[in-house]
Amino acid sequence: MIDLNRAKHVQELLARMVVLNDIFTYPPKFIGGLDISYRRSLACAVCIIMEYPSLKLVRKKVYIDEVRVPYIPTFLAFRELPFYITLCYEFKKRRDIVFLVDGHGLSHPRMFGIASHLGVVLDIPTIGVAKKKLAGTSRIVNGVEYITINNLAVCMKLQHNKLHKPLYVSIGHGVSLKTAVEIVKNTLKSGHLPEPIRIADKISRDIIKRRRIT
DNA sequence: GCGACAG
DNA sequence: ATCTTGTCGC
Repeated sequence: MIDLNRAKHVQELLARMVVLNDIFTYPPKFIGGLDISYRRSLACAVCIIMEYPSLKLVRKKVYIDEVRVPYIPTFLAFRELPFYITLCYEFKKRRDIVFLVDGHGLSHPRMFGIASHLGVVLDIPTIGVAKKKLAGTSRIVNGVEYITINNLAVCMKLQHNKLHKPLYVSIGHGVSLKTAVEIVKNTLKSGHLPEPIRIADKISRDIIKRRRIT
């Protein structure tokens, strides 16, 4: 079991290294998507890379391993980050790929959700894409709902279709909220999730489903 | 003390 | 997130 006080300290320390503006030139050449599916104690993580904005699939990476850490709200990164780092280490310091991470970025109690954590550790641009709110104050400006923390707009609630549930797009690392929303909007097709994450999710659950039970 | 709580 | 069947609706 992890030491939550130490984990908190790690988050608070690394949160100071988050960059709130674009560290790349828009538009990026590629857009990445990360997601994980589970079965018992086994986890299957998938990284998808697509051209932007054509969304043509150019890479697909899979990593399967035993999960070692339980899920504890606000500490998701300590459970899933090892998988994402394994998949994305080869992209360390690259500025032509922006990664969409399944979870929050700065819209986190200590302003350091998994998207920010991955971005800071590998020094790559990241955006948080979550299905539920986690932290912050809702403020509606011109009919748009923002999530603010310490009076800073860190997240925007996106209502794609009336049919689908809303998405919470947040700053991860090295991407402004404005650019993050622009990118996510350009990756939304018919589905609920942005294409890179939707495909990563589809592949990971398909793999974990047909995996032989040990 | 109470409620909230990504995946 | 996962477990878990059929079923109602765009």
